Amino acid sequence: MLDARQVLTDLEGVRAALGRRSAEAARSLDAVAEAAEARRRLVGETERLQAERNQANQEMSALARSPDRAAFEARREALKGLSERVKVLETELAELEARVEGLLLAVPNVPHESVPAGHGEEDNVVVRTGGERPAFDFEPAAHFDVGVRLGILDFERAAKLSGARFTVLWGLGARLERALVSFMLDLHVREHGYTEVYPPFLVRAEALRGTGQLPKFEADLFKTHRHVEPGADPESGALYLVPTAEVPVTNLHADEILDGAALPLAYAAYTPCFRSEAGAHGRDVRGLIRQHQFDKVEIVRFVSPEHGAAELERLTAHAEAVLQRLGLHYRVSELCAADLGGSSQKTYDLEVWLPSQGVYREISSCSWFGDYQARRAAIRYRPEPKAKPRLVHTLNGSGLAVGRTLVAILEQCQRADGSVELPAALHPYMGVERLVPGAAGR
RNA sequence: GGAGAGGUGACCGAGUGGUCGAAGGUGCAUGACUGGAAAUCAUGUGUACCCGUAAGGGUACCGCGGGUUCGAAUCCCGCCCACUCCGCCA
Repeated sequence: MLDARQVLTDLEGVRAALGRRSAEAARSLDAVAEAAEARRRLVGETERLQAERNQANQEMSALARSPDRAAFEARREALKGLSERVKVLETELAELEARVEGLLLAVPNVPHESVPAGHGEEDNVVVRTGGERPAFDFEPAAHFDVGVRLGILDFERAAKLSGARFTVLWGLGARLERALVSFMLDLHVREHGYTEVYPPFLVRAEALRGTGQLPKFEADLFKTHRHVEPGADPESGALYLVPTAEVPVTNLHADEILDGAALPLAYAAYTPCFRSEAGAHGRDVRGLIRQHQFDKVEIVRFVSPEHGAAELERLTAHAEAVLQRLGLHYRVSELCAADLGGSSQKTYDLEVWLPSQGVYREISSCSWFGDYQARRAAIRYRPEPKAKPRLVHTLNGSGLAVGRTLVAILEQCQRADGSVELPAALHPYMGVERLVPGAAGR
């Protein structure tokens, strides 16, 4: 969420910055500014009357103790009107404040000044590449063909159970999924200094509002409900399945004032992620790329504002290290202003090479949110004892999306005979070095 | 599912319808004491918003929302949340 006061004091500046994202985003500011200005005026008026009432009540307190009942009664009658007016203004003000908040919640973050301009995905800037692009003396197969032939991926039985966009993993495939999770967590926890967290997978709407998924992206979420007696509110107790560990982990510190000396805080969490992928009909229908349920290890950092930029580089390097240890070919691209996620002010995507398609696909998104999430979730820190609380900066990145990592391994490490040579880093977790057709699925 | 007791400041914890932003304590900060520290003593320590260049002034906030009242942390109603015991359950 943007700072309402900044919108008022620097409307043109904020509008211009948001305009780099989209014209629509820039336009969304107008209603905010109008409502915020109206609110400011009403606050002044309301507070003046409240002060008047408070002073009158002080006098009433004295009158109540004096023997002059007539004076007390008369004054009391006179004050009824004042109280009524205060109440009316307070009601109006509350409505206006809710309106400002509601409008502001829908405004995306301002792109950082260092973010390249652009109109869409095609304007993202490739920053660097990593690993070697594997060479094949045969036509590399798609991961779903590799996986089905190995007997480790089963889309048909998953569809029987749950419909499209779900997968059953068998045998060494299931073990590989688990191995990847352990490998990634171990790397971040033992070598990168992250604290491992295991959060709830179901969260309240407030948590999703804190990180920015709500109110705008409800359609992308799976929402649960509890059994309620007829007539009871069906919304009562409703919870959402987490679309990413970012939500529960970032909101761990919602409504808290952190000790400045404790920053930066760094958390790594494995969770499954659930996304309804509304609006993605027909895209990536085959294979593991786009699923309703997938595993991800997420890394999250809470930092002081002055370190935000450097922290994004650090976090990105931590995510990148996973690809490097696995020996996978990838590239890092910086998203242009138009392609940025709504809450982010600067993002690097890690994209892994998929030889069957000859393209790079997103496998991690590392974002610096500035104080956008911190303001929504009220995550602050005290720089020094006694100092005024300030909003932290939050960052997070996939480290990595496990399903897509498995895809990349099946594709980049495949051999002509249909087997897959596993990265050395996974051997201790797997107990085997290769996935062989006819043996892997059992 | 049954029964019960609660939600107050960074934290713990008192609170009679008016002088309560709220006792007391912890923690923290500054000063005194000390060779230094501990202990002790003194003083100071909430958040947000509005006006103001500033100094400063004002308003709101005792889970949330409504009601009663000239006036609500305190009374009434609804909701939300978390806790205890029993039962059930991995």
